Amino acid sequence: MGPYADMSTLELGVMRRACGFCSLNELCWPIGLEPTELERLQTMVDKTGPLAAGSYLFRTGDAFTAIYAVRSGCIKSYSIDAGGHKLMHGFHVSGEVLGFDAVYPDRHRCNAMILECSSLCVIPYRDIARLSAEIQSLHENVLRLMGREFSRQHMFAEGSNGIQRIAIFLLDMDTRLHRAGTVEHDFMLPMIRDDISSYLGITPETLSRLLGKLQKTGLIEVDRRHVFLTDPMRLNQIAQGIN
Amino acid sequence: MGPYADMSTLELGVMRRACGFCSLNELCWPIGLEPTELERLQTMVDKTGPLAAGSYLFRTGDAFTAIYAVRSGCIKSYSIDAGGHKLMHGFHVSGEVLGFDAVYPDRHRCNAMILECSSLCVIPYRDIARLSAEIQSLHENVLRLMGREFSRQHMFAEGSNGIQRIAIFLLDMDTRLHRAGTVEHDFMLPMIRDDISSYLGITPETLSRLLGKLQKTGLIEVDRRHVFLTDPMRLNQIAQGIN
DNA sequence: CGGATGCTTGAAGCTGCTCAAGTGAAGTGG
DNA sequence: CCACTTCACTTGAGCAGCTTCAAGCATCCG
Repeated sequence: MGPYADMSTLELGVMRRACGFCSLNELCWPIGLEPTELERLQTMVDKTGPLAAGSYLFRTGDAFTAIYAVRSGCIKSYSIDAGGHKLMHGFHVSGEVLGFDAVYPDRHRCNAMILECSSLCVIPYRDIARLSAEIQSLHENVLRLMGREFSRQHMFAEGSNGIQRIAIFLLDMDTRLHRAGTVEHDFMLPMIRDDISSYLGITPETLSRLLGKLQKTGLIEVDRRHVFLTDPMRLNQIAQGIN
Repeated sequence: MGPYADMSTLELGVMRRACGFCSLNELCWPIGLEPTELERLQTMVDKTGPLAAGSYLFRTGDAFTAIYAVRSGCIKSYSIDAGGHKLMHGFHVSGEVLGFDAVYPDRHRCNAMILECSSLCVIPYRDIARLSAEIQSLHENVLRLMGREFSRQHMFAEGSNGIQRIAIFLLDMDTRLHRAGTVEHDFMLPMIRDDISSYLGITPETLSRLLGKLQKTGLIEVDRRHVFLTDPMRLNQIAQGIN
């Protein structure tokens, strides 16, 4: 076995490990692509270097050119409505995908702003569309990935209560950040209160008060962006509207 | 030209006219499919006869087998959360598509109940997935169609106010029912108040009061399910949160 | 150090909810 | 055909949750 064979195996291994933490792995790796197909897919994906907090990945009205997978960091997506009010669409942490918002009108309908210094994979839409036309399993995985991203939106329709929404949000961030590699029930929020409150559809004041209430009742501990879920069980009951 | 040539032309014409009012036409007709491809697509689509009000098209947990296009009638989709509360996902009128909710987990995540006696086109998912793998433009159109269906969900995140949400809802129903063939600004709601209120995230009592308020201020006229938009301009301002 | 930003806290007011009763239309059965 | 039930909707009164406006802290950063 020559050195090149080893190299190739190694590189494949690195790729798989790198993508192992990434939602997009459902797109490329575990669906049983042939090695040649995997290689073709890999050549399409650009790895974009660290992007500074405060910069924009894309803005409302930008042409739809690619979908993005977050390798590290966090990105918020939001739009400004006719009345000038900010509307948070969501947050995207390590291992998650964004950009599908532009599939229909072919233009992005929100701004994607980097919250924490982030590294991304960029998958040009044309390329992936062309390749999925050839590989049916890839086509289906694109659909599924898109479906999963959109399904997130139903989550907050459930919470009528402010405190219920907060509980849902905290538990959601916990599982997602844990999946991204942090300690369970103990995490740093990547966004400021204002972003959270507009995401939850409440005022920052109410958010502050309700977080204080959760802390006083011993369900969580909060210090600025640091959150520790003291009693995830009870928090989960609140999230489900029990009691 | 023999009789069969005439027949074929006629049938194609009928098909095109029938699909001309249908959202799915973006899927099959106007994207420039070859006649042979169009024929293949047509053989996949089952036209399902009139379904009685109160019956179910699919239920939560059902396997994902097909997507549906409404030819006439109206269907509501809703789910029941852990606490037993009903959560309306949306309404689907003539010319619209439903069923994409099941793309990701491969099972439907809501119930689809017929509100008015409805006729549907049934497009088996396996078939369309197989065909879109061959025809790239079809693949893209499936994505776009899906994106458009999901984009509807952002609409109500905007309305913070109850009356704003109602205004958005009324204007939305107006345009959609108008597209389906009714007189503009004058329509019959296909659903009961309870469905509307849970769709808007308010109580039926509040809905009743706010509809009364809109009528008193001369913006609309309501009588049970019949709605007439007296002043669509002002209604639109309210929908946008102006004033 | 001083300003800016992000967060918290307080008081008053309004929106929408809950509970409860009442109306009106449509269908049911004797 | 008419009382009776049912269902959909409306109306009222009181209350809770959330918002608004305003001020006060704390932390970060030049």
